[in-house]
Amino acid sequence: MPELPEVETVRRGLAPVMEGQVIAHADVRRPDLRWPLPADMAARLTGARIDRLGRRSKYLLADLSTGETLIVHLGMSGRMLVSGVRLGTFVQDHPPVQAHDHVVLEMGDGARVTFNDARRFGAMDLVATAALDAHWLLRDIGPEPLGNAFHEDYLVARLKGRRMPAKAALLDQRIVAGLGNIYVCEALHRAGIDPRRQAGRIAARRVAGLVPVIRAVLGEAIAAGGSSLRDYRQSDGALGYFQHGFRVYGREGGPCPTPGCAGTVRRTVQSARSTFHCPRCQR
DNA sequence: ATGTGTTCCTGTCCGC
DNA sequence: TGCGGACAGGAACACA
Repeated sequence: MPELPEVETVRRGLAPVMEGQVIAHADVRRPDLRWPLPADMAARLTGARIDRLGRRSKYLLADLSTGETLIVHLGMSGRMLVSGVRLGTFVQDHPPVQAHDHVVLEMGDGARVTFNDARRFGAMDLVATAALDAHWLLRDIGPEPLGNAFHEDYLVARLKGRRMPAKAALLDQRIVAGLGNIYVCEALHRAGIDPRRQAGRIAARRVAGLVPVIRAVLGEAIAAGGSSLRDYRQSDGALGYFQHGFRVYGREGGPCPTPGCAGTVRRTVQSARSTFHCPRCQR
């Protein structure tokens, strides 16, 4: 899936199309994604104005004038495709409905946002905005990595005594929100920490060092418009650039990019997922 | 409580 | 060109 930077990029692309618009028509083309969709979702969306498009972790959150919030998770392969946008006097066409177009939102101005998700690991739900934080998908999620609640003392405290590998700890959304396989690999490489090392056995100084590194990796990726792999595209269809910024992810056998390090990037498997790291400079 | 492995689903790519 | 298997950005769930 898109990780936090990709979701934020999608949010920024969608906001001008969706914010302030009324959903003139909602078409829910199947009853479920990863979980069942609310049976009356189309009816509850139709006629609602989107007041604000926000993000929490990897979730897009559309606050509606009806007092509800539409929660959207892109899973591994979810995309939000935009069409029918007016560019001066030119109006972009709507493409024909394609495979895996599951939810279609027609905006009052003629623009269309289509949720397409081949693997269907994505999710949507509608919940009262006042109860959003208590929603089961959101309530246990840890602090935003770019927010003030994520700081050195917090991370040191959360990793203390943990026997799980550093990789697994950073992937745990309860500890810190929004990181996925790619950015965990990148952050651990920049911090010089072996992904297999037990989280509770990393010196506090080095754990603290992860905080600015995580912020930097995510910040750079957002600034570059996210990365773009396989299914993922920015909302406007353009490719993200951060994929060119990966230092270890997907670079098995390549030279370690750390200055002065003569190591070679290795791929290992942790809990059935690929990990990329340099055994020479990550300890 | 904590940690690990499995599972959901489809598409793509690589080797033969 | 076809076919089988590995693999893909997530994360809930079952189980030790």
